[in-house]
Amino acid sequence: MNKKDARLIFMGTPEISAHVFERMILDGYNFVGLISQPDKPIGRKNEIEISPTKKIALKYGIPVFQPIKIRLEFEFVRELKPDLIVTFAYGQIVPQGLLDIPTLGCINLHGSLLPKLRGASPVQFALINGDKKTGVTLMRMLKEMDAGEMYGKKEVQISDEDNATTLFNKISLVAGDLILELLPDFLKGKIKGIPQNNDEVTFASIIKPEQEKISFDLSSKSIIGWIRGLSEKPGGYFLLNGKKFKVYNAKFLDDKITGQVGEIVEADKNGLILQAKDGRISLLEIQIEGKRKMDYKTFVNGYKDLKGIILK
RNA sequence: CGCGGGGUAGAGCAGCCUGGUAGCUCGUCGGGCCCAUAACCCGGAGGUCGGAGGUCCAAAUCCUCCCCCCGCAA
Repeated sequence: MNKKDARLIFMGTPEISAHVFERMILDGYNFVGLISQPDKPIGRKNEIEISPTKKIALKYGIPVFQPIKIRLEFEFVRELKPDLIVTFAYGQIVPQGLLDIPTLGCINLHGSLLPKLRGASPVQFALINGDKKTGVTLMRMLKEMDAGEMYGKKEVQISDEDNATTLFNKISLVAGDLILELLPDFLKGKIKGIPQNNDEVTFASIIKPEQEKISFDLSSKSIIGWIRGLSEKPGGYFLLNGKKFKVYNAKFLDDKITGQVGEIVEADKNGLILQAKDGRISLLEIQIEGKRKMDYKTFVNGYKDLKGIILK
């Protein structure tokens, strides 16, 4: 099948997904529909947020479908007579009944080098784990999450400066490269899937809100991993005098112990230093509940008597 | 009407409860010290205290309404 003949459906929701979607459209693929998460009221004013992929679909006149629960509501897909569904960061588990509809099945772009980091938060966990590289994998969708045979991968290097936001952007970019590279041959049946090695499987489960509070039981390296993995959204935090104290960026300073675990041991122009159980962490960009995000110097300038405070 | 914090000099904050000539730190500008400096010392500029009404002899401060920012919840 040639790319212009194939009837495709895209499934995806956030910004990173929208970029890939638009690149495929511009590359000449024929989309007969987009399925994204419903538009939800968001923020303090309950304004309706239109999903980024939906904006793209509207821009190119592609029909949009936003089932509340795809598990219960997918029969409409049959009428679209899709040959293939391409998924990237949709946000719901796709039921077997839907996987069976397209003549060529469903394929997924997953933000890790499978079989590593199967699950909902692969990008975040690459950072949390302190990995030096990660990537994106194009794979067949099965009922078992992220377990299908693989058609190709691309690696992404993780720099010390990366956080979840920047890493998502990198992954979005190579995800677009990968799908555009492989899809023509895939449609012609020229690509053979490779099964995943079950011995190498690891998981990256969804991050729950309570996990955003970072524990001092963790090593300093691990704390920094969580900070990076949760930044910019939603932001990992400690408690400072009972208030959320989000840390968006931090670096390992040294392995000295100069105070209690959780204590702010230095707070001046030279650094905002936090004691972890096995070393000290230099906090660089922070935000206290109710205030704006700011760099440590600015924060230290206005917030007096920080030194000696124990974070929880 | 979802809950809560906040809007005071370019930046971050104090002052508000208990009205009475607007303050701290950083930055900035000028000068000094120094081999030198992001360090130190001296001096200066810079604010309709988010906006509109009201109370009062007098409002950043008390009352009412509005705008904006942020955290949470959904």
